[in-house]
Amino acid sequence: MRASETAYQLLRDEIIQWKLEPGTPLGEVETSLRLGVSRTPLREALSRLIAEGLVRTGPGRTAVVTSLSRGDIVELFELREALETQSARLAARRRERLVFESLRADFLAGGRGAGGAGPVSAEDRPYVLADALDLAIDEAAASVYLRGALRDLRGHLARVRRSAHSNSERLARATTEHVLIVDAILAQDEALAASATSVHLHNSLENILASLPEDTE
Amino acid sequence: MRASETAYQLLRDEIIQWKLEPGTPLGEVETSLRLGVSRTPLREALSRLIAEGLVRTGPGRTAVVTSLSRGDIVELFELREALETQSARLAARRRERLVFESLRADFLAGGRGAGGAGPVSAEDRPYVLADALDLAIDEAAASVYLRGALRDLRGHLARVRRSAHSNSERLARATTEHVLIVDAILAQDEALAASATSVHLHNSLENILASLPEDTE
DNA sequence: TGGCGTCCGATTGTATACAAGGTAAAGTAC
DNA sequence: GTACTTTACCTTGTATACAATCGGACGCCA
Repeated sequence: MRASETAYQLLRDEIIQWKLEPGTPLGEVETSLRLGVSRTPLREALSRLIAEGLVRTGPGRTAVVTSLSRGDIVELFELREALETQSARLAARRRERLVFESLRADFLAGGRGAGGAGPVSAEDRPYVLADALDLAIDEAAASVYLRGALRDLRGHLARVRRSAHSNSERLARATTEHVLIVDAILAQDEALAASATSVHLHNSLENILASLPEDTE
Repeated sequence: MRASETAYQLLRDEIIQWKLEPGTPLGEVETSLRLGVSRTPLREALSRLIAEGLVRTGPGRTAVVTSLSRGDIVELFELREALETQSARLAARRRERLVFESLRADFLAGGRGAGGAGPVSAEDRPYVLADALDLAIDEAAASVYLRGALRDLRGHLARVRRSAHSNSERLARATTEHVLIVDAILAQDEALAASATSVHLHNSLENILASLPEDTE
């Protein structure tokens, strides 16, 4: 694999998994030594991360890991609502019956049967299923531009998930909401698919904000 | 100015103004010589353009200017609808009375008074005004993530504009639609702002597709 | 004592040299 | 004649050396 790609993947994972906390400076020499690549491919990796929004250029041209305050999360969900309601609308328009019927069965079965490859811990199962739905809707969107915007969004959302955890009550309600979205897509009801997605995202955001520590980060 | 920034601006302008047609290969050595920068900053410029979607990596790791077929334009407008309806919604929620009242007056005056800095040709005036509205809505969106996605989108749309021209009838109708959007924002009617934007984009897309040459590019 | 200027250090920005990979063309064998 | 293999060139990928710019600290002068 190319060194620039390696550096990109490593840094991206470290940022998403909070091994690199917001505000961490990413000096080129230091980081390139740490990752075992030279400065040139590292700079390419940093460029991609900056374009993606996970890294920003701080004072003095230094690269630092972007922060993720409550306000950021709210704004992130404003973008998410825009993209996912549209995706859901398009998914309903171009319904792929098999995919979504399979998903619906998985949700109702509580996650058993989803992600057949490898065992999934009971704790992660709801997330795996939710990711599967996100992925199916992304695919159904079919627009390369929409998908590109969604791809970047997913990285930020993975970071949010690491900083906020759901309780079991929320997970149960989320499943209900997910099933409604899938049903709307299967019924080719664009308006309902969009509305159901919007509702789901509002509830999800509310839960996240409530579970967040008080300090504004 | 930094060489990488120079190269980025030059290439971006050339692509948007169709001086570099879709499919044009951008060999690193050739392009760096042509622009008068070395390969390293050029690669950084290409990275940014690839992230933005104006350049893609073709077979054999070569960078080529992305195509812009009818299908691409349709997909682009699917993203645009997602982003701009949401922006309009947020603009209505956070209404900035002065900005939009000023815009409304400009639209009704047919563009006189807009873009006070420098003379604007009569041909470009409608576009300048439409851009001013886009900008105001982008600003009002206030979400950095939404704005980031919109920023990339604008580059692609500028390319589309170069390949399709509006007739005077369409321009008149577009102005009516713009005024409706502004009015909805001023009335803080989120739903109407979103719907009016959606209608406007559908009409705009239809006009563009109709004015496009038959061949699928 | 406070403010300003200069110098030193470190960091990023750029250029170039070298390595590796891939593609195309040419030649040979079937 | 066609298909496959091999070779050579061209392209991109990486590393390192050098230049320039920014920040900070120290010292001097008011």
